[in-house]
Parts: sequence; structure tokens; C-alpha cells
Amino acid sequence: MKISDFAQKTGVSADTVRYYERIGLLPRAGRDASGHRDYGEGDLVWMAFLQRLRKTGMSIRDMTRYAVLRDEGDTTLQARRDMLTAHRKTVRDQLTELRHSLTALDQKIRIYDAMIIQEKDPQND
Amino acid sequence: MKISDFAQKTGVSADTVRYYERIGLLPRAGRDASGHRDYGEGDLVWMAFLQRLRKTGMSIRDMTRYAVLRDEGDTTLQARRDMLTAHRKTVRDQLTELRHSLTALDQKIRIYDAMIIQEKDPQND
DNA sequence: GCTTGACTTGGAGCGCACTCCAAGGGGTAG
DNA sequence: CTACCCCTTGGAGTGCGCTCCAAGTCAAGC
Repeated sequence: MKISDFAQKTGVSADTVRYYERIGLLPRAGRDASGHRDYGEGDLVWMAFLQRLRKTGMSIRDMTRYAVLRDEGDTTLQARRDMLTAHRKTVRDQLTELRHSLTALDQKIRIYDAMIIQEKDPQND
Repeated sequence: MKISDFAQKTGVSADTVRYYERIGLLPRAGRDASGHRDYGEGDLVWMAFLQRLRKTGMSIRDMTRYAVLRDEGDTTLQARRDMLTAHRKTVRDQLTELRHSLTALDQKIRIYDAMIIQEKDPQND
């Protein structure tokens, strides 16, 4: 599939796809007869995984490290698993933090609702 | 309290505190006899709230809008509550997304564990 | 009186993650 | 043959959220 299709299917711009290739997140794509990039299903799977890492707050720099390990093959299985378990901890921490914040927000909105009925202003927040 | 104490208590740099004042997130701080900023408890509470908004992904731009509304007083209570309820939705969405990703990560790590025992490479991720 | 250190201001610089641009090429429709 | 559109490359530009810097002020300690 062409880069435009790949971009559309993964929800990013063609520029971003080329950018990801340039920095080593995506392997250099195969080319068709006229030199255009050609993507397959495997690329979609890999890209989906990359997007999962991004959305969960992994930096491009760390993703590149992971991609390099992947390129190196079987000998890096443990290193990759270690990266993922470390990352999973950050995701768990984000979840904890976010749940905390959600509770705080709920509370604050309740205060606002009460203030709106009372026509008063909350203090310092 | 001095800016250094305020910064230390809130876990940011003094530069960031001044930056937040410059862009209107923090109100212009009162000054002591020698022109140095002087912070009170109310500032700590407000700053803690700002940090909560930041950590939950609100942009500085939107936080500034909220801060402006707050400066305008009681007439903006509804507008502020509306901002917070809209933001709460984004937090809920983040939570959903993050839980999803955590499950996916767990799954992937299990696959890695199995591969490491088998000395095989997972495909495309 | 002099040094030290924390503060002040305005403005420049930085790292990140894209995003856009210019110049050129290839394949297809009319 | 020409127009059009999507592709290519290398490189420049952008917005965000800080972070750092230079030059100057002020109070306290020696």
C-alpha cells in the first residue's frame, strides 16, 4: 500500500510516516518500480504498537532505542522485555495519578455547582 | 515566603514560577520591601491546582483562559465549571485509553516471556 | 566597606515532535 | 503532448513549555 493509504489507516500524516522512517522508528520501507514506498500488513501492526507507546508517554528517543533492539533480533529479547516492563510501571503510575486527579476534579466541580447555586466564588482554585 | 521556598514546596524551578506569572497563570505576586516576590498559602493551593491541570494534559493556553476567568470573579463561575467538566471528560478518556494500553502491554510482555523461554522473536512488535 | 548570595527584569535559547516547503520525477487521463 | 497528482529528498520552520543568561539591585555577614 502507498504511503497515503498507510498514513490514512494509521491516522497520521504522510510526513510523520517519513519522519518516523528517518529517525529509525519505522524500518526503511520497500519501494515500488517508481521508487515510492510500499507498506504491508506487518508495517501496520508495528506502527500500531509504536502509537501505543507514544500515547502512553514513551519518548521518541526511547522508542528509537526499542526499535534498534528489535532490528538486532533475538539476542535483544530480554532487553526489550525489560524496557516494556519498565514502561508498564510508568503507565501504572500514570493511571494512579490520573485517578487521583479525576477524584479531585469531581470534588472541585461539586464545589462549583454548590457555589453557582449560592452565587459565591471558591477560594484559590 | 520567598520564591525559592515557593518553588521548592511546589516542586518546580523559580524560573518556572516567574514564567507562570509572566503568562498570567499565577497572579502578579506581592513584593516585600526590597521588591522580591512574596507568596502565601493561597498561592500554594492555586499552584497545586494548576499542576493538577497540567498533569492531566491541559495546555498552558487553556489554563491561562481558566486563570483569566478566575480573575474576573463570580460572573465566570459557570464558564469555569464548564471548562472543568469538559476537562474531566478528557481525563476520563485518557483513563480509558491508558487502561486499554496497560492491558495490551501486559499481553505483549507475556508474549515476550514466552518467547524468551522459547528463544523466538515476536512478530512486528 | 566588601563580598556573597538570592533576588529582579527582559530576552534569548533549547529539546521535543512534528510539519511544511522547494525542487524534481513518474504514471495516467484527456 | 500536456496537465495533474502523488510521490521523492533534504532541509527549514513551528508551537510548546520551559530553561538559561546578562546585567543590575539589595540585605546580611565578615
